[in-house]
Amino acid sequence: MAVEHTGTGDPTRSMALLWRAADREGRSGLSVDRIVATAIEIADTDGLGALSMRRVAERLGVGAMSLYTYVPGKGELVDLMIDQVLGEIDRPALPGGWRAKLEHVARANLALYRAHPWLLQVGTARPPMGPNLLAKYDYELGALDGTGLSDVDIDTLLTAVLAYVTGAGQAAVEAAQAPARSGMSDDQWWEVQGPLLEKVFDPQRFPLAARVGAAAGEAYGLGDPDRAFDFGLQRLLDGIEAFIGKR
Amino acid sequence: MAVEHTGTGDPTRSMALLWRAADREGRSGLSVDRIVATAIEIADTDGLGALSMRRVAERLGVGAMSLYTYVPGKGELVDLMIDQVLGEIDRPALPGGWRAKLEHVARANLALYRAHPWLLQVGTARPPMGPNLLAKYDYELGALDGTGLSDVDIDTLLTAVLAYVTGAGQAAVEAAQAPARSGMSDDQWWEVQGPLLEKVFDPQRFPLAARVGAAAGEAYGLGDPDRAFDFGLQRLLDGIEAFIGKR
DNA sequence: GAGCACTCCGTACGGCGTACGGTACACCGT
DNA sequence: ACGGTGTACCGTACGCCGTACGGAGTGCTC
Repeated sequence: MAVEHTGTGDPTRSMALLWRAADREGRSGLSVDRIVATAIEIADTDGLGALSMRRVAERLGVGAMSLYTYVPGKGELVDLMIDQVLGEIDRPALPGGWRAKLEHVARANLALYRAHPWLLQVGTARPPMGPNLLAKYDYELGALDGTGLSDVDIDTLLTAVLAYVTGAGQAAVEAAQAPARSGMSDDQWWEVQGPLLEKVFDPQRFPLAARVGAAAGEAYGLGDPDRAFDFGLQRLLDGIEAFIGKR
Repeated sequence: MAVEHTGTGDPTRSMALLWRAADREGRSGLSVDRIVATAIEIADTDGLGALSMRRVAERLGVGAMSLYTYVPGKGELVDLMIDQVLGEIDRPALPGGWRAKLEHVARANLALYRAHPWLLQVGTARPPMGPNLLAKYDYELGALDGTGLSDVDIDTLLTAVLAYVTGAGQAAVEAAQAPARSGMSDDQWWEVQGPLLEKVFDPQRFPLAARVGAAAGEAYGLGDPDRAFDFGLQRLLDGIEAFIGKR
């Protein structure tokens, strides 16, 4: 099964599940909601790789196959997990201008990736069209509404910001997870990697890598991803500002 | 095993493999290079999910366990695949200014993701420090060298561009793959999804999503990711230009 | 010719998603 | 009270996965 991608099952059934048409409880207390919540817990703490039907069932005190009464398969379960956590995203009514709003959107999405890193591993093409996805889209469009931009420009600019957040968020989340996952701090990693690299790396051949790498390494270890996230975001917002100004 | 993340094995052994210290051929013609090349073929055509040791071995006409003579495990194999394809990236000496160069870097990385979509599924924290990774880093830094920026700024700006490319590339690649993966064109998908959505979606509650979604959908189906990629990239480069101008 | 190092791989273990078919419970009409 | 029926639950099994282990075959060195 390709957990990484979405939309494998019967679309009508998926839609009914996403919008929770008829989510009754079985006699052992099982329900779509409970299954989804448990699966999210597992993926949050141990990663998407550790998510298995047997593991979810075990945590619910139920046989693995019982889950299939509520959910067609693992792919659909992941779809449900996605829409569920999209509902958690912070959506306050903001007073400021488009820039402050867009900045909030970027940070809220980063926070979401931090809370649910497995989101970065699931495909976003043909997304599960659940209520929370739509609510999120509607809210985020609001950041650029009223700027005089065309609807298409609004959509494209939002897409650009979210693309940046996805890429930079991936780097930030992975960097944050690396020590726990490997049992090794960044410093420890460099202590091992550095000497090995010195034996094979020729600074003459890659002078820029040597010079800049050293400077960057000195400035912030392997790279402080939070500062990098903000810095890049500001550049992108500057560019968007220039674009809006030109209209 | 967590294929999605890297750096699990013995670092000394990994380094020796990456830099191909002593890549001899066995009596059945097996070698690290051949194993890596075969694994890349499989991942390119059928995705990382279809990559298995048995499958690689089968294609090489060899028992699965024979691979372990050359490669410590699947994790290390993926590391080798990464460094290998990073070597393919287009690295011409470019005449223009920093902007043209950075634009080339972005496009070359996008092309790389297109050719090897599985790259988007592997972690980038603690990357495999192979010769091609270093060459790529050195080359890409060259785009911003000579602009008068500090080394740290050069590194951070490059990181920002690459983050954008990763995020936008993910969207572009997934959008391109979706029809083949699902056997359904974007239009067909909407034909199924649209009516289902209409039954549950309330335009009153999400007026922006309704309005902009419709406009965006009309303008370019589910979204032309190539145009979106370029558009966002130009905004980011505009922002970087403003930053460089201020120095 | 003996010994040895190294390549190759058959088997097996514990995991996975899920198809299939059976069991047992809850509720219905009578 | 009772039989009938739908559905919740789940034991088992199949074909995958990564890889530990130990054995077999090959070719080189003395």
